[in-house]
Amino acid sequence: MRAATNIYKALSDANRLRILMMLRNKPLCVCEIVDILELANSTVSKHLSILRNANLVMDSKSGRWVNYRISTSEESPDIEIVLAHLDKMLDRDEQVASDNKKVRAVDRYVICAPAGLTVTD
Amino acid sequence: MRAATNIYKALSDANRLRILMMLRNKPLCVCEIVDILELANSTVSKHLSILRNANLVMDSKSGRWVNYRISTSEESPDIEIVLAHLDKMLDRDEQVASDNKKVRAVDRYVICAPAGLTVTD
DNA sequence: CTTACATTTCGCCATATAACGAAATGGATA
DNA sequence: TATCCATTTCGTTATATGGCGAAATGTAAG
Repeated sequence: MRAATNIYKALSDANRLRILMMLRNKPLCVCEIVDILELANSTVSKHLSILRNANLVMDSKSGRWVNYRISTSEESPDIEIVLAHLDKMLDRDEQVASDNKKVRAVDRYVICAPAGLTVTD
Repeated sequence: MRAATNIYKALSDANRLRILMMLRNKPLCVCEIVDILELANSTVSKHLSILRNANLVMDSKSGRWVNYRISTSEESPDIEIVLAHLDKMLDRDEQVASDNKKVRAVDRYVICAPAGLTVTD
């Protein structure tokens, strides 16, 4: 019962749904999500930890960045049905469409290292 | 987006999931649900209004009672996928099993009219 | 080893939520 | 009409949640 409510609690916030839909495009680091949601990075980090706790996303370090991605079906027995439902409900959502557009254009080197440092990935 | 979070908010409480699973057996009136959940009737009424608001359950008056039932697929475009997910997650949930047993045994005439009034339904 | 920087953790505040009991509502009975 | 009773609404309280900025953490670069 706890596992079930955990998943639904994770899904019961608009910003977390936006993050999930964004991650459907491709893995993103925290600063890219911050840039699109326009929230404090501490807030985004908290949202991501809630999604991770519900097993809906996974994270992996890559240099200074932490990349987040949607869990695979092996990692989460719930992910497929959840994504199917989200797709159905948010099919024509303008916010999601707008976010997707930004996700495609986002460049972490521009956003996260504005000083123009040479960063070896 | 609002509609989506509304549904997930409705599903993010253990007592509301218990109500949904109980209603899978048969329609129930508020006092029957109160009897099984052991919560104040004002609390149960609130939970039911949240589920109704998310279009997951429907209510209909029958004399003094208000019967609640799971929405049909025509009434709720989300109900089937939600129930499928709930079934999968709560398949072996002991709380749900115990609730189901009580639902089968519950008798509103015993619970809601303890004075033994003759009530024409 | 010091600096830079993405991310997380911590402490705080405002709002939302779940619970209760009491009062209000509305249909059925006497 | 007056009463009964299932349900809902209201007011209150305690806890949970989402937001922020500042401090802590960890890794890469100088």
